[in-house]
Amino acid sequence: MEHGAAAGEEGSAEPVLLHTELLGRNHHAAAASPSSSSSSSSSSSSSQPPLAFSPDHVACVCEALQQGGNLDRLARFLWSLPPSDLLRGNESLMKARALVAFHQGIYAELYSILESHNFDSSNHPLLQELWYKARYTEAERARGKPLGAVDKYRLRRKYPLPRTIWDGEETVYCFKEKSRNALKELYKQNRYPSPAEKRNLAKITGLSLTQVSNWFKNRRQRDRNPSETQSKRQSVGNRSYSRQPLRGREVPLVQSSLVTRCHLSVFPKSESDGNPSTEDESSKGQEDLSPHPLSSSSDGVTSLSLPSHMEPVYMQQLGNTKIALSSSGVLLNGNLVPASSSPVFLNGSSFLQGPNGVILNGLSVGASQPVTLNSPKTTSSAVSNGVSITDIMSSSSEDVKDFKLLQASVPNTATDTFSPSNIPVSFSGLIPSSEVKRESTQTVASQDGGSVVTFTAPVQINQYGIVQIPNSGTNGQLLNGSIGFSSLQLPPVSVAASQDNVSVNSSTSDGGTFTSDSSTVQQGKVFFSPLAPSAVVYTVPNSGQAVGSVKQEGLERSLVFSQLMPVGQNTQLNVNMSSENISSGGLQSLASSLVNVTPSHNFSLTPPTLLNAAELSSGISESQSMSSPVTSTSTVISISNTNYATLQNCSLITSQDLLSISTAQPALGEIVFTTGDRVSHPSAQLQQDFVREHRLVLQAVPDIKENFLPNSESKSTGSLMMLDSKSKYVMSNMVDTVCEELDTDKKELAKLQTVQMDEDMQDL
DNA sequence: GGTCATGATTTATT
DNA sequence: AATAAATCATGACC
Repeated sequence: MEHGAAAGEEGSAEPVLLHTELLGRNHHAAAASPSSSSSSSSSSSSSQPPLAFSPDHVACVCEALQQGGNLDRLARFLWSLPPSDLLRGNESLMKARALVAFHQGIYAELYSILESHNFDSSNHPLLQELWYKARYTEAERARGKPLGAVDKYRLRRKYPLPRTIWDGEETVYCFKEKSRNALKELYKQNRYPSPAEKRNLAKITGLSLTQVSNWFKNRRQRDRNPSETQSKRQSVGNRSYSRQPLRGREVPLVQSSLVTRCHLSVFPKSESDGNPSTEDESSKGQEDLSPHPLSSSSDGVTSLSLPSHMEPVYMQQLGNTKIALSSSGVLLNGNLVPASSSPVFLNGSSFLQGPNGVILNGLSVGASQPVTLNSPKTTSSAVSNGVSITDIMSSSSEDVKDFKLLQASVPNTATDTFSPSNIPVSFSGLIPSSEVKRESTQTVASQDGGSVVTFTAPVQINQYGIVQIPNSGTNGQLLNGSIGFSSLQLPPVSVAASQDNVSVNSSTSDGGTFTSDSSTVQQGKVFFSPLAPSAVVYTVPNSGQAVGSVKQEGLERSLVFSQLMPVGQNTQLNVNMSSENISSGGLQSLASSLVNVTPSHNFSLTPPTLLNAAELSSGISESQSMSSPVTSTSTVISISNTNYATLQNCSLITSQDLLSISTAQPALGEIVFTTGDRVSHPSAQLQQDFVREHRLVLQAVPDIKENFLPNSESKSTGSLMMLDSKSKYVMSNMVDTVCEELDTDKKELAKLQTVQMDEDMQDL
């Protein structure tokens, strides 16, 4: 909805120049020594040219500071920003301002901000909370004593949430009106829905299966003896009050209830609140976010609407490897942070988020500088691996709002890579020389309510390969919930060939096709381009062990990747795919991810695909259903069949090395990207399509530092990943870096600078 | 199926 | 207007 506008602006926004003074004061370090990521804040030059910050960068910093709870610092940072039209409308910035205003007790300003800007739904919970808290606080101050429930209730009535931070969706006891309507609809038809129907309904409504079941139970019971219940109640007080008023559309008060009652929901797994049990059972996460569109009751079941609501959030963890995505805010790197807002985080500390949900990645190069930011907000988000994305991404239409990416790798050649501007991000480097070989054929299929995803793969990748699988765009893909991933195969031959590129397409419906294109430029790379919104890619640095376990999780909506890891020289690739079903209609999205690791060369590709590094032997495993023996050792992949998951709820996987990714909503489109040179793909077309709802792409950055490999640290100081076979670049966790860096705003800014990045890169 | 806990809302009273 | 009490509604749980 509204965000569109904002996003658009940002996309085109150009870097903002900060005042020199500020920079000099705060950011000198950055310019000074590119290479030193760590802490060379000491440098002092005050004479530096203005730094260029893109609104995205600013947004990232804001998010990071917010996340870190450094409101004072955030306030300072905001202060330092030059008034700029470019920043106007920047959601992260607006949110940051609101937070600061709240923090400082400048409520009038807070209200003004909240009322004057349409915030993305992902930020609504947080902002609503601010709104009410501010009202309560004001009242308390005025009165001099704490407010009671009734007082708060009155205030909520008196100061209904502005539409800018409320979707207008009534919520009663945590259930959205739409969900209720959907439940009622089905109830009319069938008071005793089958498990399948319940499940379907759960998907539609974003509620858990348990909730749906409870609802039906309660409903039947209450319908059964209304007299009893009601008479009892009514009789007591003969009052005839009607609650209609509030429930009606007029006042959003209800929302408040949500807030209070469901506040926990913000965090996916939170406990108490609602129903713990529920969580387990069904999907994890829907509760609060429930970004999912529901079909309106009237519509019936099927429709999904997606757009606006989705809130993508991701979390990722590497070292230990957990990744969690949550809609609301969560975090990563091992730490989960309850985020109030919906930003995303990476690595524990830094995260970037765009209003719409974009994320960036931070790469750090060398020591630990975060390297990139992508245009988060820009509408389209593309991911690429080092390739020119532009081609692909052209689609940046507004639709893309929700898409987020995380990226972590930087290519060597990257000089060009960072362009804050419109182009999302690119990673350039693919790895030329690594070889990947894998042979295994496996199939994975999962089925969920009907959707099936199958992945078949005899895959082999040969040298250097990057594999790309283009995939059908969302459009093409599935209907009915079933998705097929056709098999991917890479002919061994091609692989062998060394430099040929192979591209594989997976067509959703039918068997996949596999083609090798000579067209592709790069040497022997293989690309997979499929990916649905929720593709994940990650790499793991590793050392050498084999990994191997696969894990699956049955969660409906989540995908889990279990360990990845490779070891030694082997790289792994994992591909995940998930299909999603959406309500009856069936939407699906795929998610695929790959992972590979190579000791020395790693890549991470964004979204859709992954790549691998050089020699690897990757294993592919599949999850549910079929059993396919897997030959190779270590890869793991899990797929959940069920639908998509909401990010929010996604939970993590406990095991250390697992990653769980839940896909967010179904996406309509898929993402395709190419790597390397423009590769001609069919995908090009797709790209456009892909726009719509892709949501997630994650990339993991390996976190070596803490979790993963001890060695890694030693090897490269802080850096996490290496890209390029040459091992020039290393990526580090963004987050960590970022956060810390933030300490000094200076540093942050500096880091952000593109220039430096480039320099660093080169240096490396 | 029954019951509980909690929150929301309204009414009555101070 | 503030406070207290009564009721209602709803979701969760046993």
